[in-house]
Amino acid sequence: MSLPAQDSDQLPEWRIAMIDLFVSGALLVGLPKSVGQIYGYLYSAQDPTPMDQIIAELGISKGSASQGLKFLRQLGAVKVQFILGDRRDHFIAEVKSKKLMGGFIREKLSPALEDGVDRIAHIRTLLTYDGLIKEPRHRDQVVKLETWQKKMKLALPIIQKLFGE
Amino acid sequence: MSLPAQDSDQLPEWRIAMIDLFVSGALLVGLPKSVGQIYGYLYSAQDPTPMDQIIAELGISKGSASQGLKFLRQLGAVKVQFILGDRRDHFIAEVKSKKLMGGFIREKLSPALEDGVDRIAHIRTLLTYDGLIKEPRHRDQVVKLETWQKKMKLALPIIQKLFGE
DNA sequence: CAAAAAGTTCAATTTAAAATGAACTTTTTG
DNA sequence: CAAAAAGTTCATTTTAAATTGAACTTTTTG
Repeated sequence: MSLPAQDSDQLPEWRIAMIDLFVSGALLVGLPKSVGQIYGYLYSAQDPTPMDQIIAELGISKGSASQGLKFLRQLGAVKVQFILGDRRDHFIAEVKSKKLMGGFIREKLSPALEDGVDRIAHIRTLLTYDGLIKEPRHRDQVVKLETWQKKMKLALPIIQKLFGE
Repeated sequence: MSLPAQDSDQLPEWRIAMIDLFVSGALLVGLPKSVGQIYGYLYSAQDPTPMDQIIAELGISKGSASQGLKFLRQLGAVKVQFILGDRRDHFIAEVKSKKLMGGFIREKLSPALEDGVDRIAHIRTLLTYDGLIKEPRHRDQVVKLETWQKKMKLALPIIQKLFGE
């Protein structure tokens, strides 16, 4: 004899479709599937949700859930909501495109660009004698890299703005 | 007794550094390492280069080289140059940022966006009865997805323009 | 303050994607 | 037109990245 099982029905089709959409998006920008699943789950959720429920409904491991939520919090794509009388953290999706894009730029794109700056500087030193690059062809190659970089640096805040409120 | 080996010295350090830079870039945007290597090799090359030389100097397989070059041509990031008296194709890197960004948008981003359009349309049908979504919460969720989509669609040509001549 | 619950970490495993290379097709040329 | 060279394809192997889950730390509460 058992009490009725907690309402852990399957997710409805529309939620599965939404989650799949976010999984595709995550994979497109180089994020793990589990991150897309978790965000999609929370985006489509009615209420703030604790980790154990996310684990149960998505069928992922504790480890993936913990790491995925950690990453999403860093990004600012997920927030913790305090629920009175429950000591578990409850998570909700941040849906403002400004915040999402901002987080992605800050955590992923900007660091990659910075790394690029350093690498190009290093290439420059490898080609430099007496303070300048002698070979015109090499000078052109490096300058073109730097031009790319500048365009990227310029583009980020503009993209940012495009997604602002 | 042997003739002096063809000039297949190691690549100079600066070329290796440039190739590595493009490998990082490729991986960042979800392209295979080999594609970054090939493009970086051609970007840093003095002359149009046939596939067998790329294979020899990068130490990659025929298969990777063939597929990588095919992809880069589709993108418009690599062009074939006819060399008189040599039946092999010779490849050169296209370096105009407009063309590169354009190719990437056309081959990668736009198709992903189109796929997203279809998926959201499908989610809409899943939530629709009598021609409309009854639940306000669901309506909001779908509308927000569509807003994202529109911003993306708007953003692509703007990004494109940022990288134009 | 002991036991349970919540959450994190990380070595080991699994999985998905990329790379390989042998077989194949196409093109060239003597 | 036969043989060689160039290039493609794709089944198998390798590799890198994500996921798992057991052990651990931290927090809560009776």
